[in-house]
Amino acid sequence: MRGDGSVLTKGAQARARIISVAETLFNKQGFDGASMRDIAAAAEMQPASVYYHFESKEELLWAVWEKGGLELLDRVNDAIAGKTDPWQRIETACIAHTTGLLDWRRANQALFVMPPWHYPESIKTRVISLRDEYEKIFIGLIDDLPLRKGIDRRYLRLTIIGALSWSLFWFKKERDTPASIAKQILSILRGGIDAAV
Amino acid sequence: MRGDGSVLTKGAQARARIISVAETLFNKQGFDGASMRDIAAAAEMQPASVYYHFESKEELLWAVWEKGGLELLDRVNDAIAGKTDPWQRIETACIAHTTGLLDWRRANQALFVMPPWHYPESIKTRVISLRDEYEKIFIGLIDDLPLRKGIDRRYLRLTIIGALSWSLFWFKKERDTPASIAKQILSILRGGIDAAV
DNA sequence: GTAATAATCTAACGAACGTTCGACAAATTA
DNA sequence: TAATTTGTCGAACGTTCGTTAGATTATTAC
Repeated sequence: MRGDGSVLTKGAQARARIISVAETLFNKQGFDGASMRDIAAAAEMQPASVYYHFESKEELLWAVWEKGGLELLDRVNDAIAGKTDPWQRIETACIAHTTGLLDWRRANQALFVMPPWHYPESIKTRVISLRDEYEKIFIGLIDDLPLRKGIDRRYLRLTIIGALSWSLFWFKKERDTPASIAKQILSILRGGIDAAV
Repeated sequence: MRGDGSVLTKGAQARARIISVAETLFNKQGFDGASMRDIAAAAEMQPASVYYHFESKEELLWAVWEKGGLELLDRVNDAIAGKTDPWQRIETACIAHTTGLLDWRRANQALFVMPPWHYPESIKTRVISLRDEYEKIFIGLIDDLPLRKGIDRRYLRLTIIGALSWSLFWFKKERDTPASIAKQILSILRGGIDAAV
């Protein structure tokens, strides 16, 4: 705690503000579409000042990515913290995942979810390791599920995460809610779809 | 047919060559990352010559998109043409879809699948209408399936396409094949996963 | 109060970008 | 063969980009 009552230094505040506006602009206009000048203007400073806090545009991208990833990680972990029933745990996690993507921090949608195909190796590895850590949650949750014989747990995980995350591309807030999407998808998966089975 | 035995005019050949190299470069480096100079060099011509065939970079993008979309459309339609059993039809279509994305025209992966969030309205509407036409195939196939009571066919379609398409982000050709991915995912969905159901 | 450090500023550099212009060559048509 | 269209070219225009250098102001430490 500082003398004026604030908890962050001026520098840390500026850093957070830059990450926040960059988050918004990267998502709205894409990484290439959002210039450092745009970001600086939105953060109400000069372009050069941004470089006092981040040494390059790519490092700023990573900061945005990391913030979004850790937030989603926390969100899902918090959601399942109290539950014990395996099916309830996975449903809660799915709802948190979908809500986090669709509602909560819209800015991180494309960034956290999309693979950084066109970005430099240094960032790619960091993003992938963050994603891996995130997927570990689901690996654990799915391990605890009592499944039909013959179900490949890896395919199941990829199916769940894929189906949920794909909602990024068709979600319309007038029609669906993140929670209902997660519930419906999980229910389809859980019970199967074939009338004859 | 022309005098020299070729079936295309010189212009049409050049156009096709440009689309082909642009397809590759857009996918490898992204739309912004691939410059008109890169594309022209790969097509073995001067940048200015590209503008004789396409009036802008965005129109070239659309041409790439359209080619990939129509090819995938044809691929899926051809695959289901002979089949009559509803489950066999959807499985065949899923395999064709996944194979088309993962194997066949790698260049169109991100382009056809990803929403053109950051692209101008004129292109966005054309891409969306192409995607809609493609999804109509799956709407028809799913309408014909004998499903358990209470299954929402729209959610089911989005789940199937989402789970399959998400494989773009984790597919490793050393480990999976497009056909096995499609089969496994469909089998999970068909029978359900809960041991108790 | 004074020195040191942290943060922001103005100004600009060099490179890359999409695109255009006008001349020139190749192919087609009459 | 002459006229016309089709396709390609070299050269450049104007703009925007990420980034940097150096001066200047605010904040902190002694």
